[in-house]
Amino acid sequence: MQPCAYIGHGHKDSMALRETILTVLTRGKMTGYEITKHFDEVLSYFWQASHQQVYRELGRLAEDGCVTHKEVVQSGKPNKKVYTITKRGREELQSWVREPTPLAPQRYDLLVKLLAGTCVENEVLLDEIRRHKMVTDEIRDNCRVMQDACFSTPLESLSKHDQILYLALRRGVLIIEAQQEWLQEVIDYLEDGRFKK
Amino acid sequence: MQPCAYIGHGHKDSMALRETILTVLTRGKMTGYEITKHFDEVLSYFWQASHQQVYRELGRLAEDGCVTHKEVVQSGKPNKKVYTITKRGREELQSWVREPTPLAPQRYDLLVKLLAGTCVENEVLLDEIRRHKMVTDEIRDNCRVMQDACFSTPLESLSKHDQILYLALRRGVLIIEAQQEWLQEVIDYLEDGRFKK
DNA sequence: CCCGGCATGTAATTTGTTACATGATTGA
DNA sequence: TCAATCATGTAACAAATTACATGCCGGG
Repeated sequence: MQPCAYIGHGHKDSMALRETILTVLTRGKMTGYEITKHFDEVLSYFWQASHQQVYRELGRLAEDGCVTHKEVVQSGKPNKKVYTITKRGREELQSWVREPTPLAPQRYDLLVKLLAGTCVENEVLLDEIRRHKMVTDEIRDNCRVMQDACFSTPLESLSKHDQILYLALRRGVLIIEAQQEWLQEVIDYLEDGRFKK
Repeated sequence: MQPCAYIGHGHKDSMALRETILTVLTRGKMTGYEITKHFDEVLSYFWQASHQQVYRELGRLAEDGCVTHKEVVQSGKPNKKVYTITKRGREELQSWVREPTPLAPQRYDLLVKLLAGTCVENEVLLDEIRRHKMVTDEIRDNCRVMQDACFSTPLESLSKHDQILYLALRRGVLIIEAQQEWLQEVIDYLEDGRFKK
């Protein structure tokens, strides 16, 4: 089998966590906590980051003058730092958007399991694949429900931001459907050693 | 938009590089260099690793007694270490295959770029998306050619190992086609602000 | 009264990337 | 002769994960 070019290992640039945070901040001032919430909610479909990552990156962004923060004293609660993106931050974000992004490398351990699969009974592998299929079923349903529920109004009337979120959801559905088709083919193959396609 | 459950951040276990190397070694004794070659060739479709990672992990595997190595003196070339998987290594691999794998987290910076997109002209974004589409076109063609060329014989007559590689290729094709459909929808959207679906 | 959510972080560890280093062989 | 490939690594750094830590508030 030939090597898969295009997906290289050595990628510099990227560092998209930094730029993702800047992107979130273009929507308005926010605390580290709120940014993290964003990662747990809307952004979770195409980016994940823990609060530790967010705080560290905010520290670096502040050092580099891409964000500023104001400490807000709160009664009862610990103080919070509200971050604002600076002109410099916007410039950095802009030039990141302008320069080409490399394709993301793929790592898929289910395939490694299949390759290693001869060391366990077929049923064990099948169970694992079926489990993945069930989880993917749920995700797909979840995506579809969200498409129907949140975006029942004509798409053109949504804000630009929501239109992008719709596209994110749409991508989720398409990729997951492909993934599911593949999982089903693997199940068929493992069940009777035949290929459907 | 609701959070995407299922794709969590905190994943322990995984550590599939270790297990991928063990899997490769079940096919026969190999040097670190040969394992790296494997990562550059067949495995590149679903796993990538640099030679530095491979050497480091081999060191750890040897420490833990999962592999042994024999130094082979070569004339003209530097000596090489031929690694063999041990009983212990096979056991560890087996229990890894047995325990469930979490779904891989997704990070997709093109979507971040779309979200941040309001800060640049539409044409800049379009160029980037079109570029991605062209690269994906190439990958898809490449996958298809390989399917036709390498697997023209009846699939059932292939070795189990090659059947798995076929499945890997098949997954590549399915996922990439979905990705392409999505990229086309994004292009349509950016070109005239309309949604086709 | 305990638990979960708010809100902030530090520290340790692992994993991945980049750069540096050596030295021989083979083909253009 | 020059570059590429074989073959092996070390070192430094960046990024991601896990665990630890604090302290207040509100609800069951």
